[in-house]
Amino acid sequence: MPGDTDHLSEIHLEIGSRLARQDHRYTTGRRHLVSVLAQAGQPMTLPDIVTADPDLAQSSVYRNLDVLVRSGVIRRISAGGDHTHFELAEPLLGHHHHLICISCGGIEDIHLDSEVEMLVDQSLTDIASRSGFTPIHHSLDLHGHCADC
Amino acid sequence: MPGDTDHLSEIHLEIGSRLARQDHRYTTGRRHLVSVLAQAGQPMTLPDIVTADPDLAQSSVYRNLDVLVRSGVIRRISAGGDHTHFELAEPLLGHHHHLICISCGGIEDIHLDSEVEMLVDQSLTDIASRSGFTPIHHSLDLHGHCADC
DNA sequence: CAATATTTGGGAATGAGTGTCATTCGCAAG
DNA sequence: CTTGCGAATGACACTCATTCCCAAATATTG
Repeated sequence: MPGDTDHLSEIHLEIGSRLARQDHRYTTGRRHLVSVLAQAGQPMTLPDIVTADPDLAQSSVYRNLDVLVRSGVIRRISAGGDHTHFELAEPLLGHHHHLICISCGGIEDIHLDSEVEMLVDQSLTDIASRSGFTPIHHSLDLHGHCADC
Repeated sequence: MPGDTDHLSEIHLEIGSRLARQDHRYTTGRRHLVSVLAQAGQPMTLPDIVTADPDLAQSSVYRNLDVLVRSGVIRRISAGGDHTHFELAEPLLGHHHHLICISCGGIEDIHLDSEVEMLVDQSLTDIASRSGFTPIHHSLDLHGHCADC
């Protein structure tokens, strides 16, 4: 797959500058964590992550996930299973939604027609303003059974 | 508010028959649990529930929430805060979505235009069938800050 | 290189949620 | 209305995902 390496280094550059802006260091461990998430291409749990790169220490991964979530670089997904899922944030991955399997807990990314997307966003914005609610982002998940379950 | 008592007893009747169909009993404790959720009119956490009715025992509430979720009477909502939220399931409450406050963890119910709702549902169904995914229900949440935060 | 601040990682601590089990309850048959 | 029995209860022990702690290691600044 040509271009992949470039894409990954773009991501690293972008994340590095975001972290620098907030006085955080983009260390080797954080870089590896981001690489694992970027290469997986789908949301991962903590066990997924340390399995993919066993050099990563559990406590550091949890701590770094937290730092990166706070920095807007990683997104936390609570799907109801035992473990929380994490993926690169939307500025890096583009806006999308999820298919969540209620049997195996797996999560897959999906994309909606931009037409439908805009309608939804508009509706939600209207509703929010009526309640004095300040929207930050929305999530739309389809729960069911994946092809393997 | 005229009609409320009737609405509550309708709910109890409906739940009673659903439980009976699955060889479960609609005991006093379960009835109280359902009453608390019905009267709150918004998703509640376990502490919310036992605070609202201190006669309810924590372990029994957890166990009964599980039974009622399995019976399709209560819906479990994982919003990312410390505690899971619960509310009456959609057959009883009607289809709706949520405003989730990322400061205080509070959740409020909202309703989308049925037009938008159908479009979303159609899109999701299409996407799901393309992946061999069997849809059960979707969730659409708007995350942000509520009026009080 | 020295001084300073951030990060690391192993293990202990926390706490939401689940399991256990003796007691109690609810229902149905007599 | 009693009795019998499987389901439900509740106090408490336990599990395990996640967070906390802190001494050692590493990065940045002067």
